[in-house]
Amino acid sequence: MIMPTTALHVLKNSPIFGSLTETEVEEALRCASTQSVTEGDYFFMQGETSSAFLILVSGRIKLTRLTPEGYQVILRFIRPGEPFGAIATLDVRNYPASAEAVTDSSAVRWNGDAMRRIMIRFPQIALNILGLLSQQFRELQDRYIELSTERVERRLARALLRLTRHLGKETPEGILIDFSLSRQDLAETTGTTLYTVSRILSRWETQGIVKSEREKVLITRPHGLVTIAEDFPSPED
Amino acid sequence: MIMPTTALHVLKNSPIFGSLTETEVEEALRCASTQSVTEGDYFFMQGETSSAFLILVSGRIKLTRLTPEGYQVILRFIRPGEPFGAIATLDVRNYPASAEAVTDSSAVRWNGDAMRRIMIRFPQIALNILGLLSQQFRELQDRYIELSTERVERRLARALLRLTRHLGKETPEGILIDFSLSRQDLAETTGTTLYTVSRILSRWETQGIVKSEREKVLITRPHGLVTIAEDFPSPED
DNA sequence: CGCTATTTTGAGATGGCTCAAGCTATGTGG
DNA sequence: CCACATAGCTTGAGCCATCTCAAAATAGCG
Repeated sequence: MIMPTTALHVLKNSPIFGSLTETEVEEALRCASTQSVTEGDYFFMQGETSSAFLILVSGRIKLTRLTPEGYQVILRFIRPGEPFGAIATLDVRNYPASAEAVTDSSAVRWNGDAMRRIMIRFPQIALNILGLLSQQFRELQDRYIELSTERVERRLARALLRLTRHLGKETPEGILIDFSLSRQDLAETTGTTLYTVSRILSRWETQGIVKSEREKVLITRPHGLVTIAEDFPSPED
Repeated sequence: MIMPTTALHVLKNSPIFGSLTETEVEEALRCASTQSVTEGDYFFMQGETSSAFLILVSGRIKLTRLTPEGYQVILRFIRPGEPFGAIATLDVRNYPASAEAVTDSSAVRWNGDAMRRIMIRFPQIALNILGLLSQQFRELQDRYIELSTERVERRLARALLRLTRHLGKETPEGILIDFSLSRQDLAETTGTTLYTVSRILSRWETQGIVKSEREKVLITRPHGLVTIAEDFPSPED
């Protein structure tokens, strides 16, 4: 299912292609293909050698990595407009992670050579990627430091706050993370187990901070999470 | 103490400037300054707003970050030829980390504007930075995943192996990490405490894998570390 | 309406942290 | 040149946050 109009619109507003004119984006799109994937399927799998650069047009995907010991780690969730697979294009020749569709998703796709040509034709694209990569690098550093210095509860609070900022949807009752997000998923984004996540969410639920169901988390009192994330003395103290 | 000859030589062989001709490197050096720093002092401190791009010419430095709770984390050690401070130039306007000289060190330094001009004048530089940043991004992801899935002993084994590859010096007795590296430093690179590092090193010493003294670690049997790092069945099993 | 995936909760185990104490090089001032 | 101070290191003991394992409750799905 190819939807060039949508793709054009998303790219024009993306951090990578946003600085090109509409005509230029169309030119770049001419050497791209479109890939659509249904929930649970993959855009690419960790270890594959093909090195394409993709930008998500619609849906939600998660980048995951599986360790030799069998642990899965979620590196990042991606929303429309964001690139993925860039590392494989720029550094090594195979994907260091898998890209799984969390909801039905579609993306535009350039192969490595096409992308290199685009970067030469439009040097600003390389600079945009550089800027975005720098930003993501810093965010990854933040999480790395969090992981090595903070307790699980605080890491979970921060992960949920990041998710709400990035992918949250306002509702009358609070902020909802608008796709399937299991306890296991949360465990894999915070470096803990689903049991610990479940216990913490239960506790928060009694404190009125969240309301969670099967694969859904609704944050009813975001400030409560901020308090936990930042260790400000709580109003009840 | 300015040593243009050395700087030129290091840059010509660095991953960033290695693809320029000698004349071009000289041109780039013309808008750079040199900064020398003695052991224990800093090239820049976390939070400073000045955003310079530096390449280490001689010495060893460590990039560290201090959390609001007072924990220090070592992000990376830098050797001559490697850039640092790039994130501040490319993304935000202040340094997310501090750069401390582990031995007396000197670096060449461009301010943000100069660096941006160089990237426009020599587009290959931006691409080189992009490639290096991608690589470092992937390495940081590796360590992130390690931190969230592996035990301390294995993390320490891997950290030491990385250090030997990056900064090790062959000696008759084994591979020595050739600068002051305390138990505390190792704890800060692996996300643990100096006590745990000390216990593990003691155990390894009885197993003949390492020989450690005050601020020195000598790896006498690297394969022993690999075994621990990769969980191959040990020969004694 | 039973099946299966997800979640909750309990109970017990444990890896690693914290705190405390003593030890040992290294360097320094008398 | 020695004695003392200091920074780094080791080791023990106790504790606790989190993991592991087990079992039951719940909820969507075919």
